[in-house]
Amino acid sequence: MNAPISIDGDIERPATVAESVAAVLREAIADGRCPPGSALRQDDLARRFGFSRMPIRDALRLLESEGMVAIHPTRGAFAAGLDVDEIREVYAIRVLLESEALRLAAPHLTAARLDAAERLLEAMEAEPRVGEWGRLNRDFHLALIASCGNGRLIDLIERQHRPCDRYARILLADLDHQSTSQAEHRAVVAALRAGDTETAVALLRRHLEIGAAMLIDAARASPMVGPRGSTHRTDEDRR
Amino acid sequence: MNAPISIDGDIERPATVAESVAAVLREAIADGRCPPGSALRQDDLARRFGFSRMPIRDALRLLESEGMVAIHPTRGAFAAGLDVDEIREVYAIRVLLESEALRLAAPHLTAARLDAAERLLEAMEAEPRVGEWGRLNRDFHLALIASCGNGRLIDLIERQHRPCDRYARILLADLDHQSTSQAEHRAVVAALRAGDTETAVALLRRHLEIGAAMLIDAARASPMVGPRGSTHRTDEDRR
DNA sequence: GAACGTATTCTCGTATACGAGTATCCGTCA
DNA sequence: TGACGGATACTCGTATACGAGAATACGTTC
Repeated sequence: MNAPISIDGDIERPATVAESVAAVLREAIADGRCPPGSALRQDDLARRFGFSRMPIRDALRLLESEGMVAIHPTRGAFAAGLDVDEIREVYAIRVLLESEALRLAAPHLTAARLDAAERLLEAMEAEPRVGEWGRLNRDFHLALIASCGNGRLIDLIERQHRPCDRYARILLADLDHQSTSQAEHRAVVAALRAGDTETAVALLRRHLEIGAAMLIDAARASPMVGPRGSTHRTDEDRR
Repeated sequence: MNAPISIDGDIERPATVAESVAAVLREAIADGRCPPGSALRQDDLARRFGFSRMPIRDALRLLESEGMVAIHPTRGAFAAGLDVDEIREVYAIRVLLESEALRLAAPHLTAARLDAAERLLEAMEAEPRVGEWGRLNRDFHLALIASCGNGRLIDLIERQHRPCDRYARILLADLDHQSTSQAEHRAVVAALRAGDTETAVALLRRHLEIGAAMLIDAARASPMVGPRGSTHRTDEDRR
């Protein structure tokens, strides 16, 4: 029996059709090409993607567990609705989770890690695509808390980012908010470099609260956002 | 168009085979009849339940999203492993989430609501079945935070209860801890009745920390609990 | 005797097919 | 004209079937 040689390169599993389909659908729902509430017919998607309904079913189940679609037995799957209350709720949860995670991670945030996080910020400023920008934004937030020592907490936070990203992409088509957001990001990093954890936490909290407020404002002005539960048939089905 | 008459009775959806199978499997995994790490073969289960593999697949996907099983593409599904670190992580998250939820809910906790919660405690004391006891325990915790005004937070907390319940059922076959647990529960309710929210939160926190410590102790003594990631083939497959 | 290569078996992923339930549309009646 | 009832079309849930990949066991070679 050999010594346990540690090789870190993650081996990518043989991606199933279901996972590929889920990835495409996830993007489509996230950026609004599948409007909130629109029906996702199984054989419609099957024809479109060129596969049978089985992997599509699997993909829809996957997306359901992520909260991107709602599945009603015998009625089908629908792109998840947008809901002002959800924004409020998700951000309240993010404040809670990310504050604690940052507190736990702060002692382990070396200069090198902070440099890496800051490189993400630079990449964001050079990124015109909203989808990619959102991904980098998420990576930045995760980079700050990666060393919190609680993998499950990280996972939970990652899940909360999904709806935030979706709301941002659908509601904030303009990229104005990105510059103010970036300043807040840098302030957090600066506080962390100074070793002032509680200030960093407070700044992060404020950053999230501002983001939530912006989304809520945008949501009020948007016709797509309905009250809770109303999956409000956009009836733009069968695209 | 009629006035919106509110009828509260929840209509039960036509339960699909997949959901029924998932419910049975969930129980089997939760109470250890499916040992952690054991393989869950699709056509084995299909034969056992008397259905085809399709609804079994759906059920496994459902359980995967709950964290009860781990699915490896082309390799199959396995009952989720037990892991000491996970206990620590889940309880840390529960402390965080339930503390905040209780703070939010406290102003809305009327005497009637507290009475209802206390009735659950009484039911727990009369309940010999561990499975049912766990359900009542969860209901009690949820009853305290039901009025926190953040449905997504409640949902998140509910999800964290699942692994706790599973660990408790597998590791704490004896019911000794229930009496001490009950005393802690009652102390929380008493503080809430007195209107002392912060004391109640502190008591709840302590209650959770004690529970975590008990489980961690039990886990150390158990051969079933492995380090993270080792889904450690129990190879008691093909029962 | 140990390690490698090959063949077999097993399991999963996907495709196709059928039955059941739901939603929709149209005709009838008050 | 509006509402009810029935027939039609549609979609989903489930069953069966096939091909591909992985795990295992065996035989071979050094």
